[in-house]
Amino acid sequence: MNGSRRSELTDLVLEVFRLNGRIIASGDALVARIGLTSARWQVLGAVALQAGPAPVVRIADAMGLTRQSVQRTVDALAEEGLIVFRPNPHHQRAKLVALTAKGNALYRSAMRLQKPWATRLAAGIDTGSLQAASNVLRKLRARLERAEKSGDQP
Amino acid sequence: MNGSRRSELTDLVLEVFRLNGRIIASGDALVARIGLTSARWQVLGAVALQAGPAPVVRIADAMGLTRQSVQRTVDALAEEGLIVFRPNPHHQRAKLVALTAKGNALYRSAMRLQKPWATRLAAGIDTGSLQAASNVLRKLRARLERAEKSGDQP
DNA sequence: CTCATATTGACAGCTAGCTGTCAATATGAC
DNA sequence: GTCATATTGACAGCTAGCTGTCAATATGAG
Repeated sequence: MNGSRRSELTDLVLEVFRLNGRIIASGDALVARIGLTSARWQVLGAVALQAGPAPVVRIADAMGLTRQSVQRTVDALAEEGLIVFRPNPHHQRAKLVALTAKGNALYRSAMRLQKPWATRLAAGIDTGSLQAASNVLRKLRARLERAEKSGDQP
Repeated sequence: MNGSRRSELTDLVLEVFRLNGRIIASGDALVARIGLTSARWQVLGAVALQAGPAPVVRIADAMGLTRQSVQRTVDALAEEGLIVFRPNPHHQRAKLVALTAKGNALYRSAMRLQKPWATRLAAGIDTGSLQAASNVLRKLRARLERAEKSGDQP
């Protein structure tokens, strides 16, 4: 029946909300000692994983956030000397964002903290289950994004 | 190997962040026409699903949020006449929160909107996959909550 | 009964999402 | 080359999480 699938989806949605909150709280606690927050850590990571220096819009797209919210975080990171704006040969206003040595070092520190955290968290859960869960979430997200672009309604 | 499980977990975590954002955006769009937001809808739902009138702390626990953030939403809902505070026979300050007729009607409207949304979103995804995904997320959340209570580190 | 402790709500203030509007710059059609 | 359109950043302001502190009330040990 269809109602059962619907209620399973509702369960999943509520679980996504709760886990999202717990991960952010746990991440904040994990990197607080090195002066980071989950949000800044994520942006630092998104910058680090770009092929090269990238404009804010590209980083926001990679993270699935709006350019304005990423811009705010990026500005804060720049004030702390973790990233720098470099001139963009193709666009005068859209400066490129790159990690400083300090930013890169801090990001690597965060990764070192994350390693045992992730290992313990995933302990005993088989890779296939993790992958399968990711795939379900990705599929749902793709549908929501597709719906968003057209006339809403997934 | 262990690094593979760790990277699967990282994928899953990033997917949780992205999907969480998409669901909230989609939910906001869905219930905007009846004057609700995702957050208020959720609180309304949590109140509706309690066995009877409940204090704010109980609702917050059910949602996995802090009492203060739920309190703020509850106060806003009370101002709009969607919920009322009733005296608590066991506690003078901790008033009980209950839906008004208007609040109940609005919640039922939201559920009617959600039904086709959920059906379309879950279409073609088998119940087992949804359930399995929920179980993985629940397990991860339980570990994080357990870690939070003791000396951190999941 | 009394007093230390826990629970709860009120209030203030922070972070990090979001939207909307405007100006500057690129881009593409012609 | 010019001009309409799209992209980008800046700025302002909103929502909804969070923490911290204080006062009021319950609760339990003695």
